[in-house]
Amino acid sequence: MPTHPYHHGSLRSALVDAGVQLAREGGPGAIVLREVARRIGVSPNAAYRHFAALPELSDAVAEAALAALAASMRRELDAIPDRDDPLMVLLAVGRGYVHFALDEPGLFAAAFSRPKDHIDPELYTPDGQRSATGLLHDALDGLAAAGLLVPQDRDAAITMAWASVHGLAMLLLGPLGGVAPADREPMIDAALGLVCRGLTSR
Amino acid sequence: MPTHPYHHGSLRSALVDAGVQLAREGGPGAIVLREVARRIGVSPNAAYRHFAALPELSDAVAEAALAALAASMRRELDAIPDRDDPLMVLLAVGRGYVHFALDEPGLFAAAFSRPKDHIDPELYTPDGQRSATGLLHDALDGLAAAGLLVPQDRDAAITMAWASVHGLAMLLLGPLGGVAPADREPMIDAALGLVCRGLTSR
DNA sequence: CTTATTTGGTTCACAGTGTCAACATTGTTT
DNA sequence: AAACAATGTTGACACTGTGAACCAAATAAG
Repeated sequence: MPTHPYHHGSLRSALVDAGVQLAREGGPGAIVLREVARRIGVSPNAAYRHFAALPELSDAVAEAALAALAASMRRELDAIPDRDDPLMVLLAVGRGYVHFALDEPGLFAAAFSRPKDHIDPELYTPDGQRSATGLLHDALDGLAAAGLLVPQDRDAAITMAWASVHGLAMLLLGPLGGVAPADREPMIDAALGLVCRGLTSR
Repeated sequence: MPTHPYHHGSLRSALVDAGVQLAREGGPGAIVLREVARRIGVSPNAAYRHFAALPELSDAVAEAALAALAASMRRELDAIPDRDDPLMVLLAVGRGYVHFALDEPGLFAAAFSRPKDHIDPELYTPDGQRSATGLLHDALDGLAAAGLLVPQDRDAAITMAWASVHGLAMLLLGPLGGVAPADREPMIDAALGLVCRGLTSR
């Protein structure tokens, strides 16, 4: 009897899983087709029955990474005491974003490594959960509903909040990667605090 | 007589120049050693007399890209009417940053593609000019000098301003890449306006 | 002015990659 | 049972980064 059947059964998801694992270990550049196949114990070209080429696998990995990012944000949301305080919610969303980037730098990089040409980002992950973008929208709508954000600033605020948090994550992983982990948390809170102040002032 | 002498004379800078060109055309991933050598008309391994390996060349290209970024910011600074208005200066610095990213996406990506472990980023480019970081510091110091920013917020403000602008650039090149160019300029101004408001409020 | 030595460029070779074409095996439909 | 489609495999090719050995030219030592 063969160790495993000729047909894997769910090769596609196995490929994505292995790709995710590689991305975790070494970023988007580490996701290499032959290694993925090797880890699953399948021939190099088997992947071509499920993905037209490597970039397509990378896209799938990026999608999974984005879902993981959203999960991290949701986790941070669940940890705050008062879910009705819109400022706390916004801060939690931001922390979840940055923390995911710091905890899973490879996945985070993979999530944004592929050029995507959708005009507007998805509000839901493929599994039906609220996406990172969706959670951010919700947080800012909460702010607006509480009268802390003038509605006409909503769109600019979304862009700005996203940009701030995304940039902060990038900087902490890149040029600011040298700051001691102990100094990081206060830095994150201070930066996010400034964002909130900016969004909610007049 | 040979078409070109055995010794190139300034191969190192030629390699970097070719690398920069490749990065402009296809981002950091497009800078490939053999192609660089091919374009200069030199053997593939010639580069190894000037760089220990490919990543080292990439670092040199990134350095050049950062200098180009600073130049773009300086250019935008030169275009504003009143250089003594600290808010205008800050906005110009931000616009220079984002505009460079949009005009030279490949170079911009290359500039930040290499993991650098300096604790604090350089304030000057190798050619003695003020670097992007330096220009940002100057802008925020001007804000503080004008009493528009409380000094104790300076460090967080630097982080925040940099993160916002960097994130905005990344988003416009990535998930928000689909917005029409006509809508982009107002978007940039609105976002940067929010940052300024946030930094200068309270 | 020779002669040694260092610097810079070349050639050959190798392992590893993405991808294509042709083939083999299995599950599904008729 | 036979045709068919879906899925995995094999072999091959062009391309990459990099090491080792070699060679040409500039420079230093005698």
